[in-house]
Amino acid sequence: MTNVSITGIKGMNDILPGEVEAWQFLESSARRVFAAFGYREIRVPVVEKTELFCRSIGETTDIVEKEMYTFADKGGTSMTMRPEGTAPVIRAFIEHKLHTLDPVSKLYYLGPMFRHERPQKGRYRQFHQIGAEVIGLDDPKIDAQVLAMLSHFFATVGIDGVTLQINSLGCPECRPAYRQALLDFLQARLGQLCADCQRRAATNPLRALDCKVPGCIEATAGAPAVIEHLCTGCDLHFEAVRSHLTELEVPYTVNPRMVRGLDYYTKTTFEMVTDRLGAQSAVAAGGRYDRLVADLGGPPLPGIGFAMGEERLALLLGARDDASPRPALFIATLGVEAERFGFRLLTRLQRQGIYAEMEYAGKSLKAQLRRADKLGARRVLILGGDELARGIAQLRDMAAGTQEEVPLTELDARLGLVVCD
RNA sequence: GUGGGUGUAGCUCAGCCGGUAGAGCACUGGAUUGUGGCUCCAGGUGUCGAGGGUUCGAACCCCUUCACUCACCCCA
Repeated sequence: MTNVSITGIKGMNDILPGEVEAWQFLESSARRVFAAFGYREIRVPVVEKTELFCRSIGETTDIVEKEMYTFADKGGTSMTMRPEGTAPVIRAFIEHKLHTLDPVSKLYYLGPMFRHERPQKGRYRQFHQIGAEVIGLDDPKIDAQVLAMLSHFFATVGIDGVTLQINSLGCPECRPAYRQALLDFLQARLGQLCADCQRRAATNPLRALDCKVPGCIEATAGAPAVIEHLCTGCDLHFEAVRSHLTELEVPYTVNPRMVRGLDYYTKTTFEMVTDRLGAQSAVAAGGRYDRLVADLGGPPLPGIGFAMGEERLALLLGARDDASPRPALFIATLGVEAERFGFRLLTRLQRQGIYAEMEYAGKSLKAQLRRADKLGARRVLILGGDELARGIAQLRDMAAGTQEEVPLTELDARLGLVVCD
C-alpha cells in the first residue's frame, strides 16, 4: 500500500511458513529416494562463467539467446546465473576428475535456477530444481533405472495424474538424415503452417512437431518421426530401454513428437507430464547426453539425467494440512512473580527440546487462554499469585477442559523435564 | 518481447444509472475484576494501485502509468 516500501523482484518468490513445509517434504523425500538408488549430493555455485552455458545448452537455444541473467563481474568476466543444473554439475565433475574415483558417478543436486522469462503459472524467474545425473554408463538398463527412480519419486510423494513420456532423439549419426527428412516434409507444406512454424522450419524444425495450432497439428500429422529414422545402435538402445521399463513395471508412453529445449540431448529423452498445471505440462524432464562431458573438455563419458521443477511439484501436491507446530505447553501467568517463574520454566522447557509458549505482553488470563487455544496448545499451566503462595500451579488440559492442581515440586516430573537443569 | 484479465480494510470480496465506502473473516477489549472454543456487545486504520483529465461532484467515465495474474513464445 505505501508506495515507498521495497518489493521483491518480479518472478522471484518468497516461500512462507505454511508453504515451506511442502518444499521440505519434497526435498527430504528426494534425498531418501535418491540415496536408495546410490546417488550422492553435489553442491555447485549459482553463478558460472557464461561460456559454460553457451557451450552446453547451445548458442541458438532460447535459454542462451534471451533468457539468461548475465553480467560482467568487476574483472570484466562474463558471468551467468545458472539457468539449469546439468552444465555446472558436469563442469564440477570434470574439474575435480570425479571419474578417477569411480567409473560411475551418480549425483543429485537441488537449488535455484534463473531464467529471464515472463512469469506465469508454474513458471518463474527464480525457480527451483531437484535433479539427478549418472555419468559413465550408457547401458539401457541405467536409462530404465533412472526412469524407475523418477517414477518412484512421484509415487512416494503421492503425486498422481502424471504420465511418463519417452522418446529418442538419435545421435549425431542418425539425426542429420532425419532432420533433412523432416525439413523436406515441412517445406512441402509450408503454406499450411502457422507463422511461427514457418519460422521454426528454418531455425528448429523439430519444434514444429510440438505446435499447438490446430492447422499445424493437422498438417504435420503424417510427419516423419525420429524413432523411425534411428540408426541401428540408437534403435537397439531405445528398444532395450522400453523392454527394461516393462520388466520394471514402469508405466510409460512413447511420444515421438517430444522435443528438447537444450541441444546436448541424445538418444533417450523423457518428460513427466500433467494437465493440471495450466499451460505448463512438464513437471520433470531429462535425457541422455552422451557427448556433453567430452564437449566440455572432459573424458568421453556418456551421461543421463533429469530435473524436476520444485514449484510445479509443490503445485501438484496442492494445499496440504496446515502443519503448524502445536505447543506442548502454554504458560499463563498473572503477576510479576508468577511471570518471572513462568519465563524461567519456559526457557528450561525449550532448552530440553519441548515446544512451549507464553504470553509476553501481560494480558488478561482470558486473553492468554485464547492465545493458547489459537496456537493449539495441548496443556496450559496457570500460575497466579494465589498459586505461587500455595506452592502449586493449575495444569489445564485444553481438549478435555479439565484442570488439576500440581505442587510446584512435582512440576518438572509432570512436564517431562529432566530433573537436574 | 506480444496479448487478455484484475487492482477497494490485514485476508476474501460487495459497491446499481457518477453524489467522496461496506460486509464476512481475522484482530483487540468487554459481558465473566483469574479460565479458551459457542453466543452477544463494542472497537477501524482505507491516500478505493499511482498520476492526469471530464464534471458542481469520480472507487465508478476517459487517458497514461505501475503492480499482480493468466496466456503466447519457450520451458522444469
